[in-house]
Order: sequence, then C-alpha cells, then structure tokens
Amino acid sequence: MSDSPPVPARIRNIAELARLAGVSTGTVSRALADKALVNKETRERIQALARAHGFRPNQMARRLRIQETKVIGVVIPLGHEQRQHLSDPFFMAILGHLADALTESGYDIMLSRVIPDADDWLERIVDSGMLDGVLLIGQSNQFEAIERVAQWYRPMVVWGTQHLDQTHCSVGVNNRTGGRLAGECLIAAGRKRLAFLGETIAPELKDRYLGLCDAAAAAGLAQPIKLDTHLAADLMAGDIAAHIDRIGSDVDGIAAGSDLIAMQAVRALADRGINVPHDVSVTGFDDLPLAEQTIPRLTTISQNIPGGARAMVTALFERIGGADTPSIEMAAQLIRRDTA
Amino acid sequence: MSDSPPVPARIRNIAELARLAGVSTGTVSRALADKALVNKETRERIQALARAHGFRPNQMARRLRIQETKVIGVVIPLGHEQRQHLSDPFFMAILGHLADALTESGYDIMLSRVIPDADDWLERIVDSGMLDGVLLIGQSNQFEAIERVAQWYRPMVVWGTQHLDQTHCSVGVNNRTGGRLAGECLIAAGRKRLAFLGETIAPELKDRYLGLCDAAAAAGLAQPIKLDTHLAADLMAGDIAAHIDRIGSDVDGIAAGSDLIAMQAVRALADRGINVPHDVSVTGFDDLPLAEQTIPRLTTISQNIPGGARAMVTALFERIGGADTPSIEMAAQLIRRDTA
DNA sequence: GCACGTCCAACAATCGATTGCAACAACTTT
DNA sequence: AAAGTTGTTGCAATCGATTGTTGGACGTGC
Repeated sequence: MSDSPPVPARIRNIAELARLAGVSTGTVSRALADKALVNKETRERIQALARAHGFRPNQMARRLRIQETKVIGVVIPLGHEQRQHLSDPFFMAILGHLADALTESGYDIMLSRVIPDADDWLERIVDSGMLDGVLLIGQSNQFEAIERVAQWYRPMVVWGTQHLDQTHCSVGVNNRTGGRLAGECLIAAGRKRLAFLGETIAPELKDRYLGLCDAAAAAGLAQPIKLDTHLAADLMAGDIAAHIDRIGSDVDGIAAGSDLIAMQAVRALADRGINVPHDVSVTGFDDLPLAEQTIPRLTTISQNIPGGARAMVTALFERIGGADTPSIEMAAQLIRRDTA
Repeated sequence: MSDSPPVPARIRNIAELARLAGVSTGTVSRALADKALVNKETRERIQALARAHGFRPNQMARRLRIQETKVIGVVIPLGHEQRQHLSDPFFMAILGHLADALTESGYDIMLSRVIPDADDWLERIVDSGMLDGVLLIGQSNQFEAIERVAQWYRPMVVWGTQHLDQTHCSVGVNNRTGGRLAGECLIAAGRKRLAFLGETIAPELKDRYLGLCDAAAAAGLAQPIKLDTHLAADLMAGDIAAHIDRIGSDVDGIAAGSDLIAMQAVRALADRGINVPHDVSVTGFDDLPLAEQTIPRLTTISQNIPGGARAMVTALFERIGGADTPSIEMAAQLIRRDTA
C-alpha cells in the first residue's frame, strides 16, 4: 500500500541501537525501560530511534537475565484417555477463564496438552526454566506424579478433587457432594433404577459416582450401575448408544459424568423415541454454557467454573509470591432445568 | 509418602553439575545432549549424575543461544468485540486441532488473547524473540496490521477469508460461497423472507452475509435483512431474543453467522413456540462438533476445521523453513441436518 | 626417536539483554 | 580553593546454556 520506508535498517539488538545512538548498551537498556537514571533528552532520543527502526528488545534474553518469565504453563494431562481431545468443552471453558485472568495480569500462557508417557513429564515442564508457575487442569490418573513435584515446587495449582493429606494445592468442587445432589434430584423425581454414565478412572468422575451411590443408599435404592464410556467425544457417542440399547428400560434415571455425556445421552434417547424427562431423567455435571442451550435444557451440577478459575489464578499468584496457600473446595450446586 | 531422599542437593545449572563431575561445562552440555564427542563412559556418568539430582538444563538459556524457541504463538485478536470470550467454541475447536498438530511436532504453544489497543500489538508479539512462528485465528478488523507485519515477517499463517492482493498467507473457507450455500438451502426449503443473524464487522461474517444476498438475488428475492448481535455469548442471547420478538413472522428463513448464533436462535424460537424447521428454517455456520448434538441437529456450513488446522500448521512449518507458501481456500460444504 | 593421526576435554566466545559500581563533569557549600 | 553533592554515562559481570577452536595424551608407523 504505502511505499514509504518505515524500516530504514533492521536492528537486531540493543548493541546496534547503542552504536547508532552513540551511547553504551547499558544506557539504551535503561532508556527503553524508561528509567529516570538517564537524561530525559537522551532517553527520548533513544526511544524515538527505537521506534523509527521498529526495534523491540529480545524477551528471551531479558527473561533469562531477570529470572522471571511472566509465563504461566497451563497443562492438561491426558493420562487416562489419550484420545481425549483438547477441544473438550470443559477444558476449553476453564481455559478461557484462566486466559482472561492471566492476560489481565500481564502473564502469557504456555499451553501443554500432555500424554504422560515418561514418568517425569511434570518435572520436565516445571523446571524447564520457562515458567513462573503451572496450572494443571485435572489430575487425571497422575496423583503420584503431582504429589512428587509438589514436594519441592510451590507455584503450582491443580484443578480437581481434594484428597486427604495431599501436599499440592487444589481448587475444585466436592465431586462426591455433587454426585449426591444429582442422585437426590433423580430420586426426588421418582426415579428408582439409577445409572452412572462415564469413565471412572479419573478421581473426579469416580467421586461423582460414589456420591450417586451415597444418595441411592440413603434412599434405600439398589446401587446404581456404572456404564463406562470413552472420554473422546467421537468415541463417546457410540458407547452411549450401545449402553442405552442394552439397558433398555432397566434404567429410569441417568446421572451423567459430565454435561457432554448428558447431551449425548439425551440425544441417543431422543433418537430412540424415549422422552426426557418424561420417560427417563438425566442430569449432567459441570454446568457448561451449552447446558443452557440444548433442547431440553440440561439439569446439571454447577462447578462454578469462572469462580474456580479466578481462585486458581489468585492462589497461584500468592504462591509465586512465596505464600503457601491451602486447597479450596467449592460447593457443588444443583441447577434445575428441564432434563430432571 | 516415601522418605527416601531422591534429591541430595538441588543443582541449578550445568556449571554446578560440571564441578560435581569434575569436568567443564562444555563437556556437561555435550554429555547431556548425548553427543559422541565425549567419551561414552564420562557421558553416561554425567547423565546418571544429572538424573540422580533431577537436573534439567534451562530451556530459556538454551533457546537464547540456539536462536530457536520451538514455540509457536497462537493468537486470537479480539478487535471487533472486546467482550468476546476466549471460550467461544469455534476458537476452541480450532485451537484444539492446532494444539494436537503442534505438540506432535514437538512445538510448544504460547496462547495470546489480544485486544488490539496499541496499533503495534502484532509487531510486539512477532518480535518478542520468543516465537518461531505465529498462527492467527481470525483477522478480526485488523487487516491493515496483519498486512503490515506480513511484509517482513514470514512465519505467520492466518485463519480467515482470503482477500485479493493480500500479502499474508491465509487458510480458510470461501465464506461468500458458504453464505450462498446457506441461502440456497433456505430457498430450496421454500423460504422467501430471509435474514442474516450476526455481527458483520469481521470480514468473515460480512462475506457470509454477502453470499446470502447473492443467493437471494439469484432467486429473485428481496435482499435479506441483517440483524446484528454481540459476539460475546452472554450478550448474544439477549440480542437474538430481542430480534426475534421484533421481526415476528416477517422472517421465515434465518442464516446465522455461526453455529453458536444458530443454536441460540433455535432456542429463542422454541421458547416462543415457533417450531424449527416447521415454521422457520435456520442454518448455522462452522459445523462445530456440537452442531450434531443439539436437538434438533443444526443444518450448517462446514468449515472443515480439522483439515484447516492441519493446513495452517503445514504451511507454517514450510514458512519457518523459508518457503513462501500461497494462501489456501477450502470449499465450503452444506451439511444438511434437521433445522433447514 | 620423531612425525603424525585420533580421541577427548578444556577454554573462551556467544546469544541479547540487565544492573551494580565506578568515573567524571558540573554545581554547591564552606 | 578544597570538599562534597548531584546527575549522567560507561564498564563489566551476570543469567545459563552451546559450540568452534585449541591442545594434551596416547598410540602407531617409519
């Protein structure tokens, strides 16, 4: 478009700029950092020169020297289910809120989707020297690895269930209570033959199932059956359809392990002419934005994802500052909509 | 748990390890890189020592020296709509596929959600010195800024519409054709009073609207009306509901700017007792995974997100290698489901 | 015994910044 | 005029790696 040359000669480092300005590199560095230590005139002269040549100091070098990277690692461990895709809506929802909170505070985000093959995967991330802190979304089946690292690495916060005697700092809802709430909701709707739909290798999902069992036991019902599914969205659909074909009308209340699973279940039931909630009640878990947009709207257990994300970031910053924050457990909450 | 001390003394850099091993830092560096230049015995001795102390070389320093970061920036410019949230399902879907492709190739991902306030936002990202390349998801209203940078910065690929005479490398569907397909689908269903639902500041959405107009003109229909909405999910719902209340039955065919908008429209129509597709036909755009899971399933225009993401990554790698790849335009495809 | 090649490790420069300290000029104070 | 301040700038060390070059030890061939 414009053929005015705004870039007379590309400058690669402060040394070249220093030569051009006839000063030392130290002065250039201070000038660009706008330090009062250098004369206002030379300062502005150097800044103008930098602008004219489109020069910006190399962040890699700066951060190496400063020993502060202003980068937070957001890590999604996919231990239990390698095929699970990063685009899982739950990951994405929480990632979005984390990104908002972190960028507001001037931090960059390094995103890692890790399949824990080597057992030192977390150590490798944590002392790469590129991160000021780490946020883990879900502990998957990697409790041991996380605990091991938490012994000596402070600035790390994990989304997930809180265990007894854990060293690491976690933020999450009480999944067992959440599962119980879902169960109570189904039971209140008059359902008696309950099932849990979801893979229970990850501790979060397992706790939800146990909560459902608690509710059933309290109401004197038989123990809910457990129907495993893949976590990858594409495989999940087939699993769910197969389960529903198999169990037929043996089940009248389904507590799904996540909203995504619940959506697919409602979909599969609808395909078979089974009406939700008339014939079968279904509850989700997570309260993703899309739970409100399905038809019928999902009754689900809220994880308060925005609040949780904020809490993770706050705790992480305190830990970067040297504090030793406790784990946070948020209250699960039943969101009653149309499916149960 | 275990009280065996696996970490006798924390080692911070290769110099300390070198002292411990009684060799020079150069030897340690080469030993850890497993170079044949150092004697096999000392090499293994040093590697064992590093393992025992849990030492891993600082990546920041390494990358500074190597002048290669193995980090790709994935940038989401939010120029037109600051409130738009990162958790927008379209962003997340494509981000997921990009993440898969990049991690497979050994690259890390630096995620930036940018609100282009300063006009050199892209320059700042691009020569931070921390990135080997940049992927932009959507060009928002930042065409000028992107072109300016593309003049001198090669390793950058942009998701979005292809303009005439653009310098930068883009990958995306032909949005105008896509819009036309949507229009033709509505018209084929006998709809005559068409509307486009979505914000048309971003060029992608604008092209979709123009395509819809093309179809209407070809069929001799009146020009479709344009109904603006916010792009932020929470504000969008209100806008859409208001539009639908206002236009009433003046419209019998809605081409939505995205699947998300279409979902909300279907939802709002259902709330008012208007049946889709019986009373009103609706088409989406993107073909997100969730388009298949709504009830009724969305009829939509496929963007082939997985293929597009792969194409972006492939093009980027070629550009990092020095090649000068052309833009890629993919064919839009109508996916006929239940809503139109 | 001397020249030569091979193997291995040390030395030192380099990547591109930041920053404590010293140096020096120009004023003030006494 | 000597001593002390104040304001600017330069020098050089530092962050933690990588890598080209140098050189010593050793073995071999004549």
